[in-house]
Amino acid sequence: MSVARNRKESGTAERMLDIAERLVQIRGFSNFSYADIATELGITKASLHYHYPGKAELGLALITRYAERFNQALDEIDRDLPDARSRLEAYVDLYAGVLRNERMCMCGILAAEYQTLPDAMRASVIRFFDENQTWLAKLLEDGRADGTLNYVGHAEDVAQGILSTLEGAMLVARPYGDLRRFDAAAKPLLASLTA
Amino acid sequence: MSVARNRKESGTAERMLDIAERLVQIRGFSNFSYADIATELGITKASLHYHYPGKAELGLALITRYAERFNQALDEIDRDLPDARSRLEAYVDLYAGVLRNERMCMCGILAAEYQTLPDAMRASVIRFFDENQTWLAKLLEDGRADGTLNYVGHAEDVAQGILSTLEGAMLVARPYGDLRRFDAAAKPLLASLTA
DNA sequence: GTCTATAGGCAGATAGAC
DNA sequence: GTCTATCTGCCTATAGAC
Repeated sequence: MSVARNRKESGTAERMLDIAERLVQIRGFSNFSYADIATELGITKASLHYHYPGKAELGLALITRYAERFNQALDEIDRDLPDARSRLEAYVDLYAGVLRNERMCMCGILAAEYQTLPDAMRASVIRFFDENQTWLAKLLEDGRADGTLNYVGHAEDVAQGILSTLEGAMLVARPYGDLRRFDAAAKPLLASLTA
Repeated sequence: MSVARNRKESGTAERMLDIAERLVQIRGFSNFSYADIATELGITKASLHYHYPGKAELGLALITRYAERFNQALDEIDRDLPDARSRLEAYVDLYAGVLRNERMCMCGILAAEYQTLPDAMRASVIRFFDENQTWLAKLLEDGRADGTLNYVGHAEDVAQGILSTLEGAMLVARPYGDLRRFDAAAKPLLASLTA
């Protein structure tokens, strides 16, 4: 695989990830092929195996990059927004943005095909959810402290609920192609957490 | 296909559906094959095509039967339980029961692979969600009337939110193999709707 | 209704030349 | 890094005998 240059090389490996990422989020991991990527990239299937020897390795790289970027986005939210309530709104909007691109959360769609995933990918899907939940739990505690959020019970439990609700809202909204379906789940969720 | 006898013949066609139903709910529609069914049933792949000529027809029959049974369960809930609040609890428990069998809601998992489904199947997935939502919306209105449920806004919107939340709770809970994850989303949902 | 046999396609993957 | 050529395996599906 090509040497990591300072930033934003757009080599073949990176472009493979871009294409595969979109395909996974739209069709699912088992419903796209090396042939799909090759066609779109304008090179042969065989060449792709030079960059990622097998689909399992490609899949792992896909989740890893996705999770990294997601965590970066969470860091930016923490940096840019002052209170827990507005951070939660930004988090919800992160999900809405995925849906606006007519995609599903990568780890949400991988959760659906979890039983057929390579082991390494399974662990990474779980890790993505765990990281989301940890971030949310901290957010909830901050929200209690700064008075912008309100909830009963343990922050970890509420965080689980938020994650599940947003994943489900994406899952169901996408077949309808209707963003308002996402809002129908997200808005009451936000309302129920508002102090 | 065999003539419809009065009830509960368990012919090959029916047993195909039983096996395929479980496989879909665990692996997804594109991740099981006629070979899987044939092995489990002890007959050859070719024989299966006599009952359902193609996978699209099989898939359609799967959703149709699933939705029928689901609607029957909803009728029973309406018949057996007195107030909206207890009916809603029974509805939530219907979903929990699917998860207890280590399965995902069939239409939830099909929603994840929606973009790769045959047209006829797509329409049936949407219909399943619509029927759920209609039933829930009526339930919510009854709950307002009998004083056992409480919510703001339109019943249809809240119904969308409930459906999304439960589907998401199943989706995320299953990789963990942990029913408590489902509860973490379901309990606050019920709490937020309780008068 | 179920069988054998087979077609035809596409999947992921490898060897070796350039 | 990318190519051609090829392999092996699985998939859905069909023809025709029993």
